[in-house]
Amino acid sequence: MHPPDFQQQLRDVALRVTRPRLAVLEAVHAHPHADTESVIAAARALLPDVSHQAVYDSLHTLTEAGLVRSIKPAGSVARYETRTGDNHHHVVCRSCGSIADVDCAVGHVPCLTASDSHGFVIDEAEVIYWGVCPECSVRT
Amino acid sequence: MHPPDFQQQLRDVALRVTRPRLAVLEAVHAHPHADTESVIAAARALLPDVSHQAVYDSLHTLTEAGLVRSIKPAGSVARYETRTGDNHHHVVCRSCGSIADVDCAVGHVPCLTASDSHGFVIDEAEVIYWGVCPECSVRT
DNA sequence: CACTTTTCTTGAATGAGTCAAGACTTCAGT
DNA sequence: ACTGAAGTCTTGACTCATTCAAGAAAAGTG
Repeated sequence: MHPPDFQQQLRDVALRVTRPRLAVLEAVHAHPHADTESVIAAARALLPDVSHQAVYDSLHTLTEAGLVRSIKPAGSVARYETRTGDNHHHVVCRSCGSIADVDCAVGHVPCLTASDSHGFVIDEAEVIYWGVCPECSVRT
Repeated sequence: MHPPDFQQQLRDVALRVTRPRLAVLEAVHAHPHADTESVIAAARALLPDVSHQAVYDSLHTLTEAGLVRSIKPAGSVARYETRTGDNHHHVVCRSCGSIADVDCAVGHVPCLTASDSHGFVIDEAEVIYWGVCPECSVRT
């Protein structure tokens, strides 16, 4: 039983509703910041025989459609989340790689207006904060 | 003939001065935002027989020492630059992948103070602007 | 219900980056 | 300068996330 939301989300962006896509959407929604392997595992919990290829494909399609967002901090594999379009950013732990969401300090869209954009037409600013998470800093 | 600066830079951070490291430093300095393959090629122009392994190793060491900085935009391989410590950011073209430097719009350190850092001790904010470069937007 | 298009499965390939062991430099101290 | 210990480099093999390709299956349309 999939909450109908996901089906609707797919239809809203003119994508076909397929079981792999529903499984991937639900998996990503349930495990924010999960890497691809975890998404595959979570998707298989809902739909045991999905191929990893279908998951990769779904993730790409959903990312293009804007239903999921992928982040790829240096030194980490790709990670996905369903929180999109609200201009939030991420803190990444240098030690264990864990990720947490962060709303921007500045109330409005941060740094979206680069001083000199060299003629680039900018449509998105991606911010990654690097640091050490509470758990890792304890056992220093 | 290497400008002595690079040797001094290495000594300043207590690293041994080796020919591969000098070649890599100079290569990165001469080709900002170059990917690893280009760095290897440029380093070999100065020191024909460096192994790719030595380049990778030097890049890691130099990165840790803070002499070079690596950036890894999603969908791209690792890239390196020697401009460090001045808190500048990057614009990446979604179409051709080219990269340009951008000083932050806000005069001071941007967004370094996340609103709620979840207990993370943050030491760096990395900003990537996504957009389309002038050349790519011309031929739309 | 049959058709067309898009998506999924299977299986193999790609390639940036890593690992390991031995040979070789670098550099502090004699 | 020379020597030795510590740190680096070379060589070559290997990992594993991600991609490619071709046929089979399913989704949506009239």
